[in-house]
Amino acid sequence: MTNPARVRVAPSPTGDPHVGTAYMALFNKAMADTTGGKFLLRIEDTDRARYVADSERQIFEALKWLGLDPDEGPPEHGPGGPVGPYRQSERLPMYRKAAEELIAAGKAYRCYCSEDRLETLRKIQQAEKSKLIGYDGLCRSLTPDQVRQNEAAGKPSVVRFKLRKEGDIDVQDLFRGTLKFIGNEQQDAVLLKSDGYPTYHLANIVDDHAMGITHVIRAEEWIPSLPLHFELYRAFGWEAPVFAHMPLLRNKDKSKISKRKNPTSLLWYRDAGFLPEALRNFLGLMGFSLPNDQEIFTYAEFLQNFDLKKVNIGGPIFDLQKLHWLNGEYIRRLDDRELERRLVDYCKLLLGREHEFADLPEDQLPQETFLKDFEQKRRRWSRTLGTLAAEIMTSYEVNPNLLLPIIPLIKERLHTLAEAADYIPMFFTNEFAYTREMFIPKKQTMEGAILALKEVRTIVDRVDLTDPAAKEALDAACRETSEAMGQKLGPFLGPVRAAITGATVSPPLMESMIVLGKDETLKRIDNALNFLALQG
RNA sequence: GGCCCCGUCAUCUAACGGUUAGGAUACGGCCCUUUCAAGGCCGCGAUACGGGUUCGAAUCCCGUCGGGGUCACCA
Repeated sequence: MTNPARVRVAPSPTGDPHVGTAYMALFNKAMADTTGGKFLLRIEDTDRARYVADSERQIFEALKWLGLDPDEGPPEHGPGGPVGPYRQSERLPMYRKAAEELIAAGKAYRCYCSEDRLETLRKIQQAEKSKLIGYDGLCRSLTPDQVRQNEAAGKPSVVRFKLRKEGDIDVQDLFRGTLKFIGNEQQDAVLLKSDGYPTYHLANIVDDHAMGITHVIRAEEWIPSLPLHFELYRAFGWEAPVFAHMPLLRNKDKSKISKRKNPTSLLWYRDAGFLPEALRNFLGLMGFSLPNDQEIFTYAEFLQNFDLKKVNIGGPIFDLQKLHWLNGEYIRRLDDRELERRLVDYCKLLLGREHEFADLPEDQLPQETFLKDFEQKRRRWSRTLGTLAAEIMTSYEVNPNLLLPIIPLIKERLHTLAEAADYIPMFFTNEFAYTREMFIPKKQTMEGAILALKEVRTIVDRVDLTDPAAKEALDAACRETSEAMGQKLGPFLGPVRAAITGATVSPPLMESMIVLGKDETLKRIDNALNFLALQG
């Protein structure tokens, strides 16, 4: 076992909690947990323009939902910790001091170039197809006098890092070995913005050092700024942590996972009825695998086999279809009581939110077929359950066993909690929009349908549905009758299914009738018979 | 375009330099069946290409091609 690792996930509160944040949280947390270390959450809120007030709370909630709570982080949402504040906006003096230090040491300088000049510069460089695109270091050569004049004139400035221009910058990456960068191809990055806030580059180094971070496990997209970060550590005279750049989660077209092409919000997954443990498991499958082809595992099992070096760095495509399957596996593994509880909680989550799940116009729907289809369905499901939510919740409180008998009937049919919307409503209402067609499936006729309904009515009337053997009794009687009528059981039960469930697809019929009870079952059959009588 | 990273079935992945390249999802078929599922069985399907090194390469080296990331006072 290695030394205890101090690792962190450092999201920026600029929007919905991102699936990539959860991905990084999982691997960072695993690193901490397998070494007896600590997993910290740091809020990188140094961009006041993109700041979203509620985002931080949502990030916390989402991580907690996934069981990826930090060991240390802002005390408002969790345990706090000894190296706070854990919110960068509360650490401004440290960044200023660090920047001043570098300026004093001649390793950074004030830059007074206007946004306009920078933009023009960039345009010229692009027009000239210059190999080097970026700041030209103009203000490096400002004399102390010029700096004083600028300051006296109150000219806004940023602080730039004086990046080493000669020689190679070699940095180790845990997965890739030595990464070589050419010094003079790097540019003088901004450390402190004109509003006094630090950029990611400065804040990240100052904080990781101050917080004792030993391993920086972050997304691959940071590799290009690695030489800058490494040189910053050198400039401060600090030891650099171990860098491990994880692969990027990808869209189907292999581009970096994005909102337009994939659901990226963790809230989306929760709202769509995915179980947190399934999503977490799925994320663990991205770039990592357990021995013996084990694909379904607890976090504890993940830890037992975790080895950061075994991460596969080819960028994995986030395949919602496989998550869909995995979620179904998790649902089937839940015991009935637990699934019941999850469903009630899920309804609670949807309560009063039907308006959020209105149908989307074609042009706002995802392109990809599975996702498009799923998005449409899950919106419908969410509306259905949202409408039913209050009723389900109160019934559950009044009678904790109300839903329970239904669970075994639907469990193996679910891939997401939302999908329960296809099966549950029939247990709460008998106001169905019957259509003539649903009573006459293949190999069935109107006459046959009416006869089947009457026969089954007689059977149900005769059998004691509260008897433990009721299912077998119904089954036997129905088989006997259908045989006598010269019908297969399927077509024979078709009209009955329509009568009882109001649909052609439903949970198992006998069990459904038993759950509904004799009175309700007979009533529905009578309703159907009346409906068909009117059809002529 | 410059720099950097990556490259095993459509997808997630396995394979001390020696396997008929394995598993899972998806897809197709069959079985089971009370609709839909779930489950069982079978099938389809990959080492990007070209050179080396080696008795032997998916595995090591080089090149090509392909994909991706990044080039902000965003992270």
